[in-house]
Amino acid sequence: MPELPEVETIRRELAPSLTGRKILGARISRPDIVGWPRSGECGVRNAECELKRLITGQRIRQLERRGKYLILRLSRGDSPGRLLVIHLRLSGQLLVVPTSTGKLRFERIRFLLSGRRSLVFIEPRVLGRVYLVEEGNLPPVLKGLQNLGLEPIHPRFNARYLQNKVQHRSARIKALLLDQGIAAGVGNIYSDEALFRAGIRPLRRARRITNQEYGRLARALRSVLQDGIRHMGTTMADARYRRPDNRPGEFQKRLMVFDREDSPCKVCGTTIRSCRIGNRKSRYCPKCQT
DNA sequence: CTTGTGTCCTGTAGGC
DNA sequence: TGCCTACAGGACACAA
Repeated sequence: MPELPEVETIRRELAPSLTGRKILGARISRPDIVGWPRSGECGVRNAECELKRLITGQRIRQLERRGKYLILRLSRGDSPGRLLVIHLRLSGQLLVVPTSTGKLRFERIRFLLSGRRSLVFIEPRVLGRVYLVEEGNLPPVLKGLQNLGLEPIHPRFNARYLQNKVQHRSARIKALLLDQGIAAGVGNIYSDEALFRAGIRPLRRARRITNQEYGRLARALRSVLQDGIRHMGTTMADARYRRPDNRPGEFQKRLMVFDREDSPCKVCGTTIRSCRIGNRKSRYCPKCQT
């Protein structure tokens, strides 16, 4: 669920309540959520205990984000800093609650913090992960983080960058936009929205897209992600994305195509259609997009 | 290297 | 009401 605008909103709203706090311990209800350390894979017998041991006493210095990864920079005294890397995948949610709060529905991990607050990782589908790693020594399970492409909100993300990455390729443009090594942080919602803004159908082959269209697409990706951040992310009716204080985002009101199949296009009134690319649904306006 | 497909895991919505 | 199936914002392994 959470794409770049959602994770960035979470980062911004989490920062004031987490920065400077000390981690006093962790409660792990679902060990599958721990992506690193893994039992048996790093000379550790019990990864769960190892995570608790390594994290306890660390202080949260800074919150960062790369693509859809949220990164908590930790330190303990003058020992080398560790990173707590969190990926929310489809249904993950991070909430800050008073430590006295009882166990929440779908609560998988709780980090107990100083100041009687806790950071709770809610994850109904158990696909999300947390990783405790050393900076500059990322485990193989985090190669996705290592291989991220430029973010569309980065100053150097432009038509030339995008064309270099995909223009020679025969795959559908939509599938390539979901590739994190090409455009970090873009997911199903914002790729559909960007293609609408650029007037390009999701099924178009990357090599058939013109220079002018790549210009529009690069700008559309940038603007749609910036707008998503400005409106604090997209909370669909049945969806789980929530900000850390449990409030919803507001970008859903502005969606032009995502989750709007069979509804009229807000620009021309044509019925929004959907198609399938790989295993994922894509929506587009057959008149506004060519 | 590229592309398309299946899988992970669980909850929920909708059909019958 | 109850059972069953299809589907869900992501990422990765794998086969061709």
